[in-house]
Amino acid sequence: MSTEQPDVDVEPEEDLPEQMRIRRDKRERLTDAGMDPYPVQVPITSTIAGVRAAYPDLELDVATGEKVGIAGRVMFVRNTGKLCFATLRSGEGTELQAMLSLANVGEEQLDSWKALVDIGDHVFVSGEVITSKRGELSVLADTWSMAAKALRPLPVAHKPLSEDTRVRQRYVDLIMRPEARQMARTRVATVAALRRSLDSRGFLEIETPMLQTMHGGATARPFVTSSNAFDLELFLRIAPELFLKRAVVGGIERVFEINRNFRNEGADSTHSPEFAMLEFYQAYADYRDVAALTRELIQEAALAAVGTLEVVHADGSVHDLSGVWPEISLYGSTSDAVGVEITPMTGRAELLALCSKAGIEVQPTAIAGKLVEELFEHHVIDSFEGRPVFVMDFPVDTSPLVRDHRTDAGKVEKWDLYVNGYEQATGYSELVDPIIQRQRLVEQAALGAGGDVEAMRLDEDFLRALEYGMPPSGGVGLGIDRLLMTLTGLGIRETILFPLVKPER
RNA sequence: GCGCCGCUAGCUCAAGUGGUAGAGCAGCUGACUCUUAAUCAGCGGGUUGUAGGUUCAAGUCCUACGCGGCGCACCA
Repeated sequence: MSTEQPDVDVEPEEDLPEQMRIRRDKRERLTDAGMDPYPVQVPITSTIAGVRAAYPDLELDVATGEKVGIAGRVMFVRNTGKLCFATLRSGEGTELQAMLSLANVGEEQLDSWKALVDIGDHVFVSGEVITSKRGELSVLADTWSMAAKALRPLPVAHKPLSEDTRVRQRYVDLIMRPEARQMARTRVATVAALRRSLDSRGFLEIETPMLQTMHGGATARPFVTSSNAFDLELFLRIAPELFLKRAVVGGIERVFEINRNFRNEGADSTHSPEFAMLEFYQAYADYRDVAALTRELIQEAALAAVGTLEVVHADGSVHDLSGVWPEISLYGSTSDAVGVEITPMTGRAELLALCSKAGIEVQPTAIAGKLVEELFEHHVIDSFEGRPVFVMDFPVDTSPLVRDHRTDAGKVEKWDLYVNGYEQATGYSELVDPIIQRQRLVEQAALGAGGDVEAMRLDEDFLRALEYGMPPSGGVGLGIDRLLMTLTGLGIRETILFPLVKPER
């Protein structure tokens, strides 16, 4: 963590903006005066929140007699001649006023405070808890010291940071925007609720490989890397599915994982190259069972994280997550919207004509199932308003890991859950027949050999596992970032604390 | 990957048709013992994203590149 680039200028002082030069100079002056700008410790006795909690409603101009030592970041200063005020804030956002009066701290300390403390510095203040004449809860300092000098000025508190700065310098965003701090906590609350819900239903959380010798479990383009020690090409996983199923074969019949997937594809307001996903598998359940469980998980997470099932976004849109969610048929809803009966038997030529008529651009090589999904996305999705919708029963040729529908030929037992206009989760009755699974993966491998970079590969070890017998199971993949988007109304890059961004310069 | 728009002080933004680059906050100096987007007086701060080009003159026009946003394509 400290290999200097050879061409890095170690002493860039001359080129620095004025405000950074001044702050560096103050750091020197602190050192020269024997005041450590970065002490290893400051003797705090309370947190800012602790002081506030201890004195929730004092009258104006009260002295409590209690002495405390507190530390916080200076967010705002009002220096008058002999009495200085500063607003200190702790990391979670609680604020407390510090007051330094000539009478209490003496001329030397008051002068050094005025000369050396900037907005953004972490300072320590020791003194009595009082309220000011205006009633502001304050610590009237006997002494102060620097806890950590800030060398860069904070942005203007009253103007919104540019989106670019917020994402690239999330640390500044977290300092400046309560919403950014809240997002970090909402995310934790959501993930914790999902874990709690699954744990209470007997699911076991496991961790499966991020580095895989063979990518599978989804149709997506992987990131490629390599192991020096093994002289081996490796892939960052695009999904944990094939390993979680191995676990089910091994007897972990209720299993889940919450972790990152990596897909080497485009990024926009609903896609991030690395994204968090919950996958869970339940033996002796089918796709309807796991659909019901998915709804419960989302409802429980919403209540835990945002306290309501009627989520209102900043744009005023209302997303009602309560109750039982409607189901529609993929083929049925698409047929209705297009005005032509579409079934798994509908030919490619007719589907291509329907796409073309609707102005949908499709790959000339697209298979029939893909075309049906295109028609569905083009004609039906926009009609979902504010309610989550389960879209039931997908084409077999786009779903190589899903069991054939028990009654409808050409379909598989798969649903997609649409919330807020995007795919929030998908669930299957899992394909557990090793012979059929092998045929499907051989077809995928053929697509891959034909140049389809998203096709799955033939994972012999996965097939070997299935050959030992996997119980009938339902499985679900649920996007964590997208759930956060639903719960907060924000874009995916706001739900991820440190999303991938291109380097500056 | 393609198209459109943007990039100006530490931050957020201004600067008809090309003519000496400005404001608010922040900063510096001074005043002020109850302020809380403090107030008052004064003062600094810019390679206008980068590199070229046109022009007497470029923040402004042209070209390329970088980064971002939006739309399209791909995907969840």
